[in-house]
Amino acid sequence: MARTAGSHGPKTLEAINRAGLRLIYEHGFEAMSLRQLAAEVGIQVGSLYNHIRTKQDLLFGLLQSHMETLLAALDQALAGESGPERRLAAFAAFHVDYHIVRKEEVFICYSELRSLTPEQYPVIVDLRRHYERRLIDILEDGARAGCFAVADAAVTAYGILALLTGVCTWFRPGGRMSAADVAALYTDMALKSVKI
Amino acid sequence: MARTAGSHGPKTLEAINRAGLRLIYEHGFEAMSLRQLAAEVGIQVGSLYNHIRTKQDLLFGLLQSHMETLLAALDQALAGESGPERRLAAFAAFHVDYHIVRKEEVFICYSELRSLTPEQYPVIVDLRRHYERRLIDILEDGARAGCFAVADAAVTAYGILALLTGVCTWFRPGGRMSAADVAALYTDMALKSVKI
Amino acid sequence: MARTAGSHGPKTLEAINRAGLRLIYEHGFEAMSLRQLAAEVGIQVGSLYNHIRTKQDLLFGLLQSHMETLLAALDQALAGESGPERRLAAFAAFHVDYHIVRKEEVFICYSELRSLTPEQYPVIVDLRRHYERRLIDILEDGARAGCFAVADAAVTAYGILALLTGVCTWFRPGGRMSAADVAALYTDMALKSVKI
Amino acid sequence: MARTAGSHGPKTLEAINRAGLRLIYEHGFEAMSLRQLAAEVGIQVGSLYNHIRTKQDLLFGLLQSHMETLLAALDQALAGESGPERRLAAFAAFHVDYHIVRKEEVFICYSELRSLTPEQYPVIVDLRRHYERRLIDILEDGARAGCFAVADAAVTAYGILALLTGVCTWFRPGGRMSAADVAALYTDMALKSVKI
DNA sequence: GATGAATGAGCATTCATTCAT
DNA sequence: AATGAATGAATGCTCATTCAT
Repeated sequence: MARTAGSHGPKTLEAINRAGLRLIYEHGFEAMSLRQLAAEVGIQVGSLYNHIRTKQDLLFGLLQSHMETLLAALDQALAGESGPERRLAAFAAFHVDYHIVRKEEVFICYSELRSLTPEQYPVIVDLRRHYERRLIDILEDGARAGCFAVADAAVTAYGILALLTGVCTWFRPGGRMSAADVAALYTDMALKSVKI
Repeated sequence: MARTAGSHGPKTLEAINRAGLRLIYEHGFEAMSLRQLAAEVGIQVGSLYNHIRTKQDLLFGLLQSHMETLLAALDQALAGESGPERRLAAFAAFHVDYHIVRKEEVFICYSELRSLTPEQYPVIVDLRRHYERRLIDILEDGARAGCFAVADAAVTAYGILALLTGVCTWFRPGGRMSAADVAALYTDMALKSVKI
Repeated sequence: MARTAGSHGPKTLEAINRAGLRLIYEHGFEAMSLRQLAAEVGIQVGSLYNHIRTKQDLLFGLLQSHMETLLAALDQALAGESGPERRLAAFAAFHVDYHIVRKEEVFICYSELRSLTPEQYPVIVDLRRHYERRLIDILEDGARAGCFAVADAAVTAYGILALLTGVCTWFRPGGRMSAADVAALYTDMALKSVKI
Repeated sequence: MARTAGSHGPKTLEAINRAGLRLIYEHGFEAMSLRQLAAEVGIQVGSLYNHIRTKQDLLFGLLQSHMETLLAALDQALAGESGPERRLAAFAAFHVDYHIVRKEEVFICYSELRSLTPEQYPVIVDLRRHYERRLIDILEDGARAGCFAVADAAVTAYGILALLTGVCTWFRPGGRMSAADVAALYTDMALKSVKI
């Protein structure tokens, strides 16, 4: 009796990715079992292997596609903005917003780096470096233009990124502040932190 | 042939804690096996159970003793300081410094919260809240005194904590900046981020 | 995209048999997977079942058709020969030659008997007995005619068969001796082994 | 509840080896499952791993210790014999006898060579070559002494070995001939096969 | 005749934990 | 306090086979 209702083809892969993301976020990659995943998707364990090559590859695919989507979204967000201050504000607002909306992806992309193989690891870290580079560039431009006080652009960027990223560990929708409020507050803090 | 070198008495527990910390930091709690741990310590797996009750308890003990040490150290660091600005600076400098020196403990205390049982979890989270509370108090004092611009003391505190904590994911001794340099830079950024 | 090159019609079955033979010879029946086989043939696993009923049947078919071909070839080789000595020599030369040329079939026919079902097993073993019978008859004729010294025709036949069959485990074309050299040497040894 | 009655320490390893040998002989290495093996021994599957490193290593250990025992036994059997004819007769009688008594070890040592890893394979094959070398030496000595007709000592040796080894595929105790009868018959055939 | 996705059983191996010695 | 052997459950993965398309 092959083929259960409602689970054919690429929809299954989508479902696997969605459920995989949630389970890794919730329990961690090591702690998530393919049995859990299969149950969530509504198929047998063995059937997973019609869609993924290994558990390891599932993780890598998730991280890679997250990083690529993130980078593309950032570039779009920065597209219209010019001037270091406006660009920094746009970066901060975008980052907070994205990290609230996609907190699962963002979280596992930080926490599961160590679960990658030696081959996969540098690929993701490199994509991350591209992302960080955008912020470092903004800070360096601002420093040259004399509008930011930046002792070390990279270290400052890591600080700002950490400040903005923290949001995905504590923010819960429906709390005291809206996502927009938080974005505004943190954008303000980020800007002030590099003020002359 | 009982008793291999280096494994007698209370020293063994110490060795277990030290090795456990390192292994959890490196591979994550779920991914670390007691077999690895025993091998690292130089005893057989079964012997671990003369020193710990369960794997779970090992984790809890590590996190709990870390949080208690951290809190005590913070109180000592803030002891002589008065005035919101000086207290905030002292907090920031202490936090960065501690998070560089004890990065393993700090890291697993963030990343392995989810591996705790429902009974253990609130104990650690509560200790953490005490730590955060110190910073929130400083910010609220500063806001009341009119020297800090703080829209929401808790959210601002989370931001500053994230900014300062980030250090333990990227700092490597021997890099471009010394620990003291980084502490100074991040203290400055933290102070400016709440400037009026 | 149905139908990849090289996989239409009855040619596919041929390709399956050829690849199956090679894979069983190389890895053993149990160790060969239908996935490997399908990949070798250039079709999907499911498609195999348009040509074979089960993996088990593939093995049986291979062994059965091998044994039938072998028997027919033997009868042809013995056709013109008369007299125990000439018939024994003809048998030995044929056996060595065939076992060099078709060593895969021969090998799996010995080694995979145990992978047959209780229904299939006696069919193949019976065909084998027919083959052995030819040699036993020659030996008994020779004994009766007083030209062979044979204590027990069956046991002697098993010995000669083993001697001649061994060739398929070590013979490599291009070695010190040609196939014809080996056939001559072993024929000679077989004849001498039953000399009065 | 650790430790079931009757299964402690090195006795368990012995039991594993004994049962492993039987199961590999019966079903082949690939087809034997560690579940079967554990059941046979009367322990849980996981407990096997207190005694063997992997399934693969079990096979290797069996083959290696068989070959070493075989070699030692051969040397002992040849110890007192001198002269090519007497030595060949001693070799043949020993070989047949050993291959009847230890047919399981002998059989799997032939049939499971292909299940060895690339590292294990040459170790066993090398031991085998040492064994074959003993026979080749005898034949070469005999040829030099003018008492054997040997066109190619190695190829002749392979033939004789095959002739003698065959016994382990068909001999059943209690049949028409005793082990001693078969040994005598095959020793005679082997000697005659190289007669001048 | 071929495909791709499914099934369910099975595999070798690892794990935390227990306990007689 | 340490060992070594046991347990039983779990893990990631593979397999022969089925079948709607």
